[in-house]
Amino acid sequence: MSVDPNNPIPIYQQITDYIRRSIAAGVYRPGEMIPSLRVLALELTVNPNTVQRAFETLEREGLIHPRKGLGMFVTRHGATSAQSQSRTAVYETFVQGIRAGYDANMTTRRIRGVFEQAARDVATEVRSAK
Amino acid sequence: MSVDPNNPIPIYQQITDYIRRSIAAGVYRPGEMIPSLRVLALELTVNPNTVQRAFETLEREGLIHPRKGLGMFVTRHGATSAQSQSRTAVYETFVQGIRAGYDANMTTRRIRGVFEQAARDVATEVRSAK
DNA sequence: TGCTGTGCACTAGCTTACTAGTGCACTATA
DNA sequence: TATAGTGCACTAGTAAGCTAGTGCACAGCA
Repeated sequence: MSVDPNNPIPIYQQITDYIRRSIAAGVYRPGEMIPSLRVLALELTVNPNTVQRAFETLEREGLIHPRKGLGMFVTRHGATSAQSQSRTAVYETFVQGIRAGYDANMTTRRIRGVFEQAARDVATEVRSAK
Repeated sequence: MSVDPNNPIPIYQQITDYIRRSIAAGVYRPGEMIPSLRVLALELTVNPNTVQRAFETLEREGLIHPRKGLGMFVTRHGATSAQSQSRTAVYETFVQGIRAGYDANMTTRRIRGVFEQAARDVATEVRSAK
């Protein structure tokens, strides 16, 4: 993974999203330890505190929990929680897009068409990235 | 219209979006003048400069153009431009959501399902608002 | 020709968010 | 028992973004 300082999305959130996705995708499994503060900070050339902030939100979300002196571990239900959270995030994004469409006086049919095109485009993009 | 100061989206952008949507929806037609800086500022209880900033972006987008001493007028192709811009905005939002889905290891089928549900939810929400 | 309404430019203050620096308490392990 | 690796708490600086204040030049109209 890498972090883009120029991205308007703050670094700590980029890290949060990345770890959450990794847990959802099964890269880090329940009971496993995720990379430590300093390891991540060193790898991303970022202050440990920035990583810490990402950990806080993930802990608040119930995806990871700390074991004193050891590290952060993926929660028992971390994977399923992460998946359902990812799902709601996707859902919210779609709702936002659809609302914007209606606000701009687009028809349901037209909005659907835009989604289909986006789906095709991203699908080919993902396929070619493999 | 009203403006929400607590909304994380900055006020000037809320105003920008509102006017853009209004032009796309045909509330303000090509050749017509849109409400002036001070009128909008007074109505929204906001500093004229904040409205001014909204005007700048709309002018940069080619939706409105100024006539000295008179006001801001909707461009000849303002309506169609606004519509196509709204369309790209919706498209980009969808792309973002779909990408997030793939990143979280969701299948294409599942992503589609989430969209369908969002579409249904927003549709009923819009219908009941009428 | 004065008055009113228009956009525009300049400055300034403020708040908020983000990142960095640093030290401390805890655990496992040799 | 010493050492190295963990998360965590506190402070502080910095940067950027947003909003407000104010005055100026221009156009129409009575």
